[in-house]
Amino acid sequence: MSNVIEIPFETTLLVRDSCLCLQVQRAARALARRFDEALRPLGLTNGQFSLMMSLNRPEPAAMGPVATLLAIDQTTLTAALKPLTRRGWVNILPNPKDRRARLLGLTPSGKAVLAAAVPIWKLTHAEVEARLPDGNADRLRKVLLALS
Amino acid sequence: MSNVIEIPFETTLLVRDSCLCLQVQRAARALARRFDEALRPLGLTNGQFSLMMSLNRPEPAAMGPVATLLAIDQTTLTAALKPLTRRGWVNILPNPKDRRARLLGLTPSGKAVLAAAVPIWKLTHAEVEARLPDGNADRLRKVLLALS
DNA sequence: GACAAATACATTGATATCAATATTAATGAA
DNA sequence: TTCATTAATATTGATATCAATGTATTTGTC
Repeated sequence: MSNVIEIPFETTLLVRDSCLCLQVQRAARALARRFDEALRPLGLTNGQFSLMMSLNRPEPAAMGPVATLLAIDQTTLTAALKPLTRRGWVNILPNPKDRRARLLGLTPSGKAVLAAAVPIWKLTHAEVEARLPDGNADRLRKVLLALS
Repeated sequence: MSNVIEIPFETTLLVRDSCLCLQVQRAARALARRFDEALRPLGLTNGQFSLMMSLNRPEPAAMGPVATLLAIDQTTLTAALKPLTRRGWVNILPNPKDRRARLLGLTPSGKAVLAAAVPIWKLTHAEVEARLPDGNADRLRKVLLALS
């Protein structure tokens, strides 16, 4: 006897059409490709842009809050900083108040790259937002926040 | 003279609060972690679940359409298949109609794992959807599709 | 049929992502 | 003060992701 378990094709269609995880991953990949392509002339990816922008603060930032803001694991942040420090765009300094901690900041050349990226971000973002029916962008942001 | 370009902090706040790319990536990571955790007892990640579910078809699938459905690069699909074939959950057969192409299918043990994952997916998805105000899930799906 | 162009997939190299674990330092309780 | 606990970050290993590129095959045109 053959005991192969068959999953109904309707289940596959249900997942394809309703799974918010799949659909958010898909949108995330599509948006990432779009922003990556636009930022490529600067040698930046969308994630590096977001990370560097989050480091543009009056006071240098510790790693924990930055990881939380980006909703990435702390170990991912450690790894993501390496290419940025290697290129001299981000500096990592010891925190005199807590010798376990590090303080993250943008270097002058990092600020220059980031400043050049801002108009690209604005243009690309406007193009993306234009694809959405009026008002949907704000609602989308609220819902995404509820999922994060 | 110091020629350091400064990006206004307001720009940082604008990106943080309005960038759909950042916010979709954040939600994608949060949802991925949630589904990964739920599926971990089966040794599946959210992406492997979506990929295997997309292979549950009456006829075996070629690689191109699967990559398009998942909105991943074709080279990503090639890489993603490796751990699944190694575990004996997915088989890759030559396509007699086109010797360049491959036909992807689930093995019996792959179907068994996937069948065990379905109730976990249903439960986890219901929990996630419950966090959204009524009716927002459908609207969200439409908007995500427009972004993909 | 010959051949250029297009198509399907694989490989390589770089970065992204997280779980598990390790290291170092600060904190709190006895 | 001592020492167990907690907190901040790093390392390792596995997988995910894509650009650039390579290989094999098919297709369309002459």
